[in-house]
Amino acid sequence: MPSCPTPEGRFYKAHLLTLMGEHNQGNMDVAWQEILSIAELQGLDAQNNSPYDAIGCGTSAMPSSDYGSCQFTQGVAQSVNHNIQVYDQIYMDANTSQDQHVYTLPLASACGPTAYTGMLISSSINQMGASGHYPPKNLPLNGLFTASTMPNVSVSSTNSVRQLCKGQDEFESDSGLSLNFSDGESIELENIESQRLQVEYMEMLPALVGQDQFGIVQSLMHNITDAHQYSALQSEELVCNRDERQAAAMNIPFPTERIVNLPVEDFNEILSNYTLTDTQMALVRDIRRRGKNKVAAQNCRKRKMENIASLEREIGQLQTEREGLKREQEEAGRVMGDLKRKLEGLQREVMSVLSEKGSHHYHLEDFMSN
DNA sequence: TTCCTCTGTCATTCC
DNA sequence: AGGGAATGACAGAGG
Repeated sequence: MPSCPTPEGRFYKAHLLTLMGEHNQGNMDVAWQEILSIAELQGLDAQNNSPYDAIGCGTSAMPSSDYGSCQFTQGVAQSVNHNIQVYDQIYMDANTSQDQHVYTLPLASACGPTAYTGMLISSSINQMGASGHYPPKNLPLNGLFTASTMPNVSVSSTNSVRQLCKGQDEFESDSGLSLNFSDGESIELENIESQRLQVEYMEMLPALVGQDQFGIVQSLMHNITDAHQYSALQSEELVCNRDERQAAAMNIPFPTERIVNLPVEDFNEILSNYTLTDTQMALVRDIRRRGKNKVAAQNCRKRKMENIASLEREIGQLQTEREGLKREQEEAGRVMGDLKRKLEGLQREVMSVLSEKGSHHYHLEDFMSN
């Protein structure tokens, strides 16, 4: 029986198994051991110190018998920062790209609803360059993968989004759209495209695994793992939301991020560059409106919370001030009482003196009648 | 199961 | 007039 793999190792395997299908189990184990050895050489083992079971993606495809009763835990917590950095960098890369196409790995369908955005994965691939072959024909045996030797797994933006968005439906909360859009059709398209891309990827992976002397595939899978882990932590911000799915299904030729964030002039300019149907146009405008409103709602709530906090601070200040004024009032009352008592004493003293010097008995009222 | 919180969305108003 | 911001109200998801 093979030794118990590291958590990350299991993760990679789960991904690979999912990608390649269980039919290839035998070959997969060989490839798996190679990847595992690379991971160990590079000291990439994660510590089993987190209870996080991140393998919502792929667990079902992972045979449990291979590794006996190994506890399956993930050292995810400590890699979160790294994950975020990876994501941020890659997301920025993807966003700054002028290319209209989004390059992605067709992984999302295998990874299910929590699979992360094409951007991360795509960037990993994008940086590898493009040869247009699976696997690359001129792959060097002793050299690093270069821009000219790495496989091109690029697909159109529409395909990518469609692929990546598969399986998200059950995670959407939605109260309706002004368009009468049928998700059923898009899901069907997604399934077909998903299967096609998965076949392509299955063809590509064995070659990569077999010649991965420098851990490129492992690194790639690490990024995929990062993406998945990050997505699990970012479930509130699933990039493949309803709008992206619908945009993909309706063949909207630019990303929703642009639809929402571009200034009006640029947005209109982009629209003028494409010939869109009325339905497409309505969807694009809906997406933009919703995107804007979503941000506005977030800002509004933030402001509201800040206002509440500010008012609570003000209440605290006013209560403090009130307490101070109350104390001042009490002190003033005491001073007033003292003065009153002193005055009465003085008055009695004056009356007494006057009475002693004359035969007439003076009373205080005699002097206060006016 | 119920309640609460968070988030996205819609409708509306205002600028 | 059109676009966007602001905000109340509602619904769904999840803890």
